[in-house]
Amino acid sequence: MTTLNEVAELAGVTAATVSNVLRNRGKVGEQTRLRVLAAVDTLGYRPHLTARALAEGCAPTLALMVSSIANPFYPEFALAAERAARASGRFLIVCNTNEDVETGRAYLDQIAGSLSEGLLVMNAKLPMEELKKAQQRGAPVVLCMWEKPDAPPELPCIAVDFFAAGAIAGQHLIDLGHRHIAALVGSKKNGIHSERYKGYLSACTTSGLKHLECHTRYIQDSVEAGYESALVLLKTQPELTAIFATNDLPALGALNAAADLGLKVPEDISIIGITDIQWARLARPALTTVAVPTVSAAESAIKLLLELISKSIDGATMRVTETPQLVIRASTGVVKRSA
Amino acid sequence: MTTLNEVAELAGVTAATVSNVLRNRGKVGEQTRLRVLAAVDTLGYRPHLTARALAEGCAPTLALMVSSIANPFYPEFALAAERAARASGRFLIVCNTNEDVETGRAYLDQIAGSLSEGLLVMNAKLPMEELKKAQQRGAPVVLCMWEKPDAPPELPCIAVDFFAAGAIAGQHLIDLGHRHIAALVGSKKNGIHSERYKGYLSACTTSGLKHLECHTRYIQDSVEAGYESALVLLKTQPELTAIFATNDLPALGALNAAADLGLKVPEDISIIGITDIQWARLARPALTTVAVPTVSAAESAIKLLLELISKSIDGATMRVTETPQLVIRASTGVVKRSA
DNA sequence: GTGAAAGCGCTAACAG
DNA sequence: CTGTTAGCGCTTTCAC
Repeated sequence: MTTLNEVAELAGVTAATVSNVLRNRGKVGEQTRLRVLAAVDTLGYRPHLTARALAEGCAPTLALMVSSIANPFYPEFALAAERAARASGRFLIVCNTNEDVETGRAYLDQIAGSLSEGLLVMNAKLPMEELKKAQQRGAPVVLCMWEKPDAPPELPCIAVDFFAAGAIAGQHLIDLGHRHIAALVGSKKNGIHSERYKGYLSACTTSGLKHLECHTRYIQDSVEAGYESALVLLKTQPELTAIFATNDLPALGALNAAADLGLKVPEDISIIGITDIQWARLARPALTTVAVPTVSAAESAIKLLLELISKSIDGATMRVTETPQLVIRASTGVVKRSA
Repeated sequence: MTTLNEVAELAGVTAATVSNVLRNRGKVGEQTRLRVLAAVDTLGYRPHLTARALAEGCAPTLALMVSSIANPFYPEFALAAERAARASGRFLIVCNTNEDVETGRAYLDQIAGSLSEGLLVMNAKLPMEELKKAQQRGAPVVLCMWEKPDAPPELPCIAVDFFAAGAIAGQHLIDLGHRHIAALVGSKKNGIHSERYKGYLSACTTSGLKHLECHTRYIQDSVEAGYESALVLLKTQPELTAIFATNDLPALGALNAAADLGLKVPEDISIIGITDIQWARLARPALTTVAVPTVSAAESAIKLLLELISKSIDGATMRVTETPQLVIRASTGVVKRSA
C-alpha cells in the first residue's frame, strides 16, 4: 500500500504538502502541485480513509438500521439513502437487526460514533432509550418514516402522514360505494400501523359509515398473513365487498386469497393497500394503493442527518414528507353487490 | 466520547491493560480485571472501531458491490451476506454502482483496502482490470454468482451452474410435452445470461427438439422487458405453448402479458424462470422456476473472502454452489394444444 | 509556499 | 501480571 509519505518522498516534499494539494487546502506552488500529482499518479496512491477518519475525528459512513433489508419495502429506501449519502461523500452501512433487540443493541454499541458518523433508523423495534444513548455517545440518530406526526418522538425524525394515507384509502373505497369493508391492520392493536387504521376509521366516520369491529384483523405485516386472514374473512363474511390493508404486503396477500377463492378483483372484491412498493404495480390485477414518498423520505432523512452532524441544527426536529397520494390501479372498482 | 485512557485512569491502570482486559488477551489479574470492567461500565466506554482499525491495519467492514440493491434479487443475497459478515464480526457496506462504471471505479478507489477489508462483487459490469487493481492494492475481491464454471475468471469466485439451470428448465418444459417454446434471454446475445440459454438449448438438442431462432428474444433483465416481449411473441406466434425465461423477472413479466392477453396459465401457455426470487411464489399463478442457492452462495462468498483476507488460501479459487433445483409451481403444465 | 511536530484512539511488542 | 514505547496513515496548527 502506498502512503502519503512515500508520495511525499517521491515528489521531494513533505506529507503535509501532499495532503494540501490533494484536498486543495493551503496554497501550494504550481510547480510542487504538479510534481506531487505526478507522484500520486505513478505510485497509484489512494488515501487511506480509516487513517483520515481517525485524524478528522469521524468516519465517512452512515448506518442504516432496518429489520431486514429483504423486506420488499426497504430496498427502494436503501437505494435512495445510499445515493444521498454518496452525494455527500459518505458510504452506507446496512445493519439488519432482524427484529432482534440484542442485535440492534450490538450494532448501536459498535458503530455509533466510531465506525459511523450517524444513524438512520427505520424500525422502531429498538427501545428509544438505546437510541438516545447512542446519540449521546456522539452519533446523531434520525428516525425514518415516523408514523405519528402528531406525537413527535424524542429524537429527530422524518414523519409520514400515515393517518392521511389511511383516510385517503378509506375514502377511495367509500367513494366507490363500498359499505362493507374489511380492515387488515399490519401490526398489533395500537401498534405501529394504528395511525393508518385510525385514518381509515375517520374516513368511515366522516361518511357516516359504521365500521364493524368484527371486520378488522390485527395481523403480521406480510403477504402470508394477509393471505390467510383474507381467506378466512372472505369465506366467512360474504357481505364484504372491499378490503383495506394498512400496507401493500397484506393487500397483495389478500389479492392472492381472492384469486385462490375464485373471486374476481375488483368485480367481486376491491382491495387497497398503502405504500406503493414495486410489486404493487406488477401484481395482477395491479394494486390500487396510497403511495408513500419513499425516495424523498430517504433523501430528507439523509439531509437531516447531515445537518445534525454538522450541528447546523439542534434538538428533536421533525419534518413531515409530502402527503401520500392515491394511485388508482386495477384492484379497486365500483361496488357491484349490495348486502 | 470516552477513551481507553480515561477508563485506564479511572481504573488506576494503563491503557494497554484495559485493552488487554477488553480483548481477553494477556493474562490480567482478577482484581484489576474487575476494576477495569467497572470503570468501563461507569464510563459507558465503547471501543473506537476506526482507531482500532488503524492500529490493526484493517477495518472490520466488507463491501458488497451491486448494480442496484433495489433489484429484487439482491436483497436476499445482501441479507445473507450481511449475516455472514456479522458472524465474523464485520459490517457490510452496500455499494450501488447503478450500472455505471465510473461510480464503480470511484467506489473501488475509495474503499478497497482502506475503508473495507474485502469486496464482494455481484455484477460483472466492472472491468476485470479495475477489480484486479483494487485487489493489488490490498483488498481481496470475490466475484459472486459467476455464470460460467467452465471459464473461471481471473479472480476468486463463487460460481453457479447456470447452464444446468437452463437445461433443467428446458427439460421440464419438454417433459410436459411442449414443442414450441419461446426463449426470453435477459441479456445481449452472448451476454451474461448466455450460459442459461445454452443450457436450455442443450436440453432441446438432447430431446431432438429444434429450437427456432425466431422464438428467442434478447432483452433487458426486467419485468417490463419480459412483459413487452412476451406480449408480442404471444400475439404473433400462436403456435407457442411455453416460454422459457433466463430469469424470474422477465418470466414474471411474461406471466402478466399472458394475463393481460386473456391467456390462461398454464392451460394456454406455460412459463418458467430461473432464480426463485421471493415474488416467484407470490405471483398468481405462482411461478415455476429453477431455484438458485442464493443464501448459500452468499455465505460461501463471505467465507471465501474471509479466507482470502486471512491468507489461508491463495490464487483464483473457484467454488461452485450446489446445483440449481427445479421448483414446480403453478405456471407450468402439460401441453394442451399441438401446433 | 512548505516543513516540522503533535496527535486522533487503539494495539502490539517488549520490559520490568 | 502490568507499564512503556512505538507506531498505524493522515490532518492540522504553527513556524520558517
